[in-house]
Amino acid sequence: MGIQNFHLTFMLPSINNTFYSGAGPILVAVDCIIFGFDKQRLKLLLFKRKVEPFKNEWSLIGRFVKSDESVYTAAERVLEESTGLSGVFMEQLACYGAEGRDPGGRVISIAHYALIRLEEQEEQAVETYQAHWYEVDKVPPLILDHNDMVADAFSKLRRRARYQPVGFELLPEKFTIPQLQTLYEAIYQKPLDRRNFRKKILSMKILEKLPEKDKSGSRKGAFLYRFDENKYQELMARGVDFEL
Amino acid sequence: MGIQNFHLTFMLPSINNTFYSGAGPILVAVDCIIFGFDKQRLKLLLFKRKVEPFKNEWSLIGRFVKSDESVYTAAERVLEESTGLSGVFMEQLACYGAEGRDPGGRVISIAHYALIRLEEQEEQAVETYQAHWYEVDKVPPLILDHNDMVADAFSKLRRRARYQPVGFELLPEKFTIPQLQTLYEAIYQKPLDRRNFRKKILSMKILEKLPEKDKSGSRKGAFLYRFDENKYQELMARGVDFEL
DNA sequence: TCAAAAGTGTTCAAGTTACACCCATGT
DNA sequence: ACATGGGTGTAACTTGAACACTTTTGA
Repeated sequence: MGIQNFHLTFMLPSINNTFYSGAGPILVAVDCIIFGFDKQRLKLLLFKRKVEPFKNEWSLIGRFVKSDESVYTAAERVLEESTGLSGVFMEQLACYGAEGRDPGGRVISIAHYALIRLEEQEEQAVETYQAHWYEVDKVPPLILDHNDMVADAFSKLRRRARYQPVGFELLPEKFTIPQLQTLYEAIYQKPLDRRNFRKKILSMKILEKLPEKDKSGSRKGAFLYRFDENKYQELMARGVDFEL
Repeated sequence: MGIQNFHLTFMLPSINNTFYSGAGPILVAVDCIIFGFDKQRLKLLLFKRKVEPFKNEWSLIGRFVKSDESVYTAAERVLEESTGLSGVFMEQLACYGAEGRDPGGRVISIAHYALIRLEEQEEQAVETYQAHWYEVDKVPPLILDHNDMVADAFSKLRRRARYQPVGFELLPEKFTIPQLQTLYEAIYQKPLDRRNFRKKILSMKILEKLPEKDKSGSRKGAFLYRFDENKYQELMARGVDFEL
């Protein structure tokens, strides 16, 4: 994250061995790469900074970690404060700790990525506070090393999708197989064969077919499915080969 | 890492918005999970703490990050200070940032794992300064959350071995195919078929056969091989399916 | 001559890829 | 009636898994 003008005084009294010399002052921040899928495209939530420096530039959302909260809690807080969402899937990506990464001061950032289900109303809602959902392949230049974070998060998502199902986190409860395929095509950034995709995903037996159709995508309509949560969790834990 | 008795005074003058409230004081440390392979077994370098608290208990090696060095540099420094080695493969594992993880204070640690070639003399050398090479499946209880770090590092190494070759980092320049197989068996913790292993690894064409034999492992002796660095780098970059 | 590890090929099963036609529906 | 996307099966190929015997050499 970027820093405003700030000054620190950092004192370490009673330092009596080399163990602590030079420790701090380093500020610890979290930044969130928020992925969303709107049944069509994989998107990323970006924010227009309201404060200097970098005012009006695009960036990820972040905050400083408080000394009485865990890093993970801080990331949850960021997510909640910026989107109102809680309880969503989130995982640590990496720590960005280069010395000169933030010209405003010595700040390291623990980047986290989150996967959320994107409903139409939410997609509009965020616009009101200087945020925008960008398609993953149309991300504008961001401040600091945020473009690196985005690239790393996307590549981690791609790798993760190979050995653990990710659909549950990004899709609404009920979805069609073509929608699921569109999601994977967005993640892998390549077209997949309809018949093979269906065969593979059904062979995992994590989908429950519902007696309803979603007709928003075609005249004929596509059957809705739901994840079988137990089997899904089992696959998540075990780790599956989901090479496509 | 663990902390001795310490007190901090942390002042943030001219805080004029919520952006900085509660920021710090958090100390940033790095800990290193150091893997070594001695042609037989995969080992982990552990240290007996010389200072309170946790004096004489086993732990990973770590240090605080200085404010004028990058996190990665700090990890390199730790490695160099504790083993004398530099230029070895090292990669960030994760940030451990739970609030109460270190009873001595608010410290987060960016864990890194390193892979090094283990020569016999080194294996002895470290003993002199309260360190010991433990086999990966015989790691003793460690301080703080260090056992978690070890488990996570080992699991990351296993996953990494599936899509990027790791042998180059852990083996001496010249090695035999049975040695390489032993390494993979140690990583995956399961026996592999000799014929299939040889077939697969040779089909990648990253090995160069030398006209020498290593007779240390058998009467007959096994041919020595060397990695073709160019092709190896190419595979590292591209990422290969090295499922075994 | 024998013990111990190195080296080598083939068969079978499973999984992945490629590919084309009919179906249901709203307009 | 037609345009649009949904749904299905099969054949060729590739890949991974299983498996046993011969070779070399030092003691």
